[in-house]
Amino acid sequence: MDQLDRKIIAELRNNGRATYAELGRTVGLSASSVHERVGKLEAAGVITGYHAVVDPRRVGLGVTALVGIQPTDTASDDEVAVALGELPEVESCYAVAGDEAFVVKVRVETVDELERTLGRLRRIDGVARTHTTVVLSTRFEGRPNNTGLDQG
Amino acid sequence: MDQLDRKIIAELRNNGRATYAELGRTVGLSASSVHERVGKLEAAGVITGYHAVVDPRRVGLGVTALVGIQPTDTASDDEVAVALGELPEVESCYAVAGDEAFVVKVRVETVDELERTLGRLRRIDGVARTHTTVVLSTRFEGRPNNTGLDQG
DNA sequence: GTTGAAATTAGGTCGGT
DNA sequence: ACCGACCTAATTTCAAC
Repeated sequence: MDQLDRKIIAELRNNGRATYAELGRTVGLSASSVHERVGKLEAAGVITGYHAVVDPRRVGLGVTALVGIQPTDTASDDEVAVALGELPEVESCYAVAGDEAFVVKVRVETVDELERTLGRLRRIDGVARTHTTVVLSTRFEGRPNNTGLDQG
Repeated sequence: MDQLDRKIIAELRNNGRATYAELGRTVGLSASSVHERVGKLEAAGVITGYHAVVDPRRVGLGVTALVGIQPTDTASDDEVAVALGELPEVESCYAVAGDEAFVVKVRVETVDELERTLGRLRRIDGVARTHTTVVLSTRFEGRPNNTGLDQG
């Protein structure tokens, strides 16, 4: 991982569909060198994937909530995490320090659906309580700004 | 936005570098038709971008925290949000219901840097208190699973 | 690791349906 | 809206350095 790799990664974080030729022009390498470097970064697990980002509201997912999950005394964190992963409305899942075992990000169409989703969360074995924070607006999300990649 | 568009979007969320020919094969259209549809989805703001996803730990960002931001009585939410956006270590920012005005996701290299970042957050005009939840592990994140796109 | 050349494939435009 | 045909440009492989 040298500076050229970092530049390539930064560029691909900004534009995941940049061509190798384009990347080569911005970093000062041939397309085939970039191709080889990107392949190695993917193989090494540095680049884990490429994804189109969609405006959630325009695909009918206007309601976002952050839900803290308090576990029961006997809960297995791993089993709870797997169960959380089985709900498609749970987009992200973080195991956290504090009295909650997890914080999950939930995206649904309506508050009605949020209510149903919270019911499903509470019915998971090992879940004692949930604490829900409704998102009113997403100011920004997933910015590619502090990777240590941009500044050099 | 018909079912074909939804299929294309679902595919691009899974693989942001899928070629138009590949997309055409999976949805049953020609590459040129897919090209036209994707162009319209981008122009309509449904698809907002394409990004490579990087394993944060492999680029020296091993510490993640969720930070609730309590505002002062006189705070302007918009100004606080702008100030939060100026810190590169703040990756996402949500305005939320409840006694906190915002929840932000912070990513830094070390807990030392987390401490410094929290100091910077508290020094923002309009920020009264912060409440930090340290992420112990990310079980999954940003899954493209509940877009209403996948189930057809 | 890097390159340039060669073969293959994709992108992008457009006329026709 | 979709397709096929077309030309341009990119990907991908590879021998050579």
